[in-house]
Amino acid sequence: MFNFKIIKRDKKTKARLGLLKTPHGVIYTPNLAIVGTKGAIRGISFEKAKKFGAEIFMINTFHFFHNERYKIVEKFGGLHKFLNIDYPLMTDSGGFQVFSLGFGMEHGVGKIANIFPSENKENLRNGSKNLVKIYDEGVKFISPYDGKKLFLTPELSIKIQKILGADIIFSFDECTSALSGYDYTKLALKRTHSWAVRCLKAFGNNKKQIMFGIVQGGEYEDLRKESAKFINSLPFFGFGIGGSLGKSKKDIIKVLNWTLPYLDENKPRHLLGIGEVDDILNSVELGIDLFDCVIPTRWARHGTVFTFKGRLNLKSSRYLKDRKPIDVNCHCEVCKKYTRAYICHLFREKEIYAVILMVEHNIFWILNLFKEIRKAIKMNKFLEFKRKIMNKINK
RNA sequence: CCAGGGGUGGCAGAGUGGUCAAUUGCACCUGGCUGUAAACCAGGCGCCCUUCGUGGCUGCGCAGGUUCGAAUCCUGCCCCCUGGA
Repeated sequence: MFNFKIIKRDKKTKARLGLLKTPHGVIYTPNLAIVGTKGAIRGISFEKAKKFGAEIFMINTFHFFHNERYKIVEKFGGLHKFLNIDYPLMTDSGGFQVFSLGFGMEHGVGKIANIFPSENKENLRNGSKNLVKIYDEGVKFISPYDGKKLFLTPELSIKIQKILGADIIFSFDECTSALSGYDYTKLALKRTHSWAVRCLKAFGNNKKQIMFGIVQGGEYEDLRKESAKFINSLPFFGFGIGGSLGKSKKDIIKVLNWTLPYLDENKPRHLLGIGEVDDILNSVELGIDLFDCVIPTRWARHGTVFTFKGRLNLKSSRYLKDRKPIDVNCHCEVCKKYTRAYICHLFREKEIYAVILMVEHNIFWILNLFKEIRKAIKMNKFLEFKRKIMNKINK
């Protein structure tokens, strides 16, 4: 029912073209899972995203756990039936919320900390709160939605993910913060490893789903290598590379260089949560097959769109007179039909349609990027393609 | 005409002798966002200064006045709202 095959390897880089078969369809890699955390993509239908080339979608266990909504989903027979779609799905384990509601919130940082002594910290979300307590047994959460006390364990995450019934599920991990030091990251890594073993045990002999084990280790070379070796030694179908990816974009590359050589190259590698254009290109070059990212939809909601000349902040009033489409080189319906001026106007007037148009464009645009990445690998021209795009988007 | 209420920065609306260049919201400007606490968050928002400061100037309807000091008190004027003849 499940199969992953590498169809083509780029001659000059480690980029590869793959084919991942699932009971709900085929995914050509490299590819991007479109994020629909709570069972919907914010601003666009699954069908439309599928039409644009999306081949797999990512939904989150935590968001169906905190309100016990997974019990409703169970009555419907799983997410595919509940959402009434028959596309390949993946579920995150809830491990990211260990970070985002925990140290992420406390430290006021994201997956890539972006903190340097020289940079101001004004733009960081205010920290200090921490709704998470982590134990070897599992994680205590205070729900950010209603304050309810929750306890999520590896076994419960897998149990819920089985009920949700996505094709691909992830092991329950602890995503660490770039501001946690070496000793803590090491401790967390040990815990994530033992959770990985427990997840596999809870997963059992499951023929309907496959599980990806998550590599952690923060920005530390020895921990990343140790983690890659350990997760690779377990019978996971594929890998997720997660956690803090350091303090800058360059650190992502470092982490991947430490990690990927220790992972079975015949298994799929999913880089969790990454999705800015340059990061995608750098990661594909090093052998990443799958991504998922909230950026296409979140940026759209916040007024930012992708273009081949870099991101465009369409909320600025300077676009009110701009008759060009969002991206003159984009072939999406939004770019064929609407001007920046119109979309800018709608956004500034808080018309929801502005977000819908921007989401449509961003999803189309990023999926198109992946199509072109695949094409480039096929033609052994990935490096040229990457350089071309990088030159354009870097101002 | 009489009685009462009121005129504050683009708008709404606090403040009623010093801590006020003036709370707050909206609007506006600039950033940020990477396994979705996020249609969100942070900062800025009178003018001037190649010195960005316990800096200078102007400022709460208009004109005067009291006071060491006025958006705040007094006098006159203008305008708006409500009720009455």
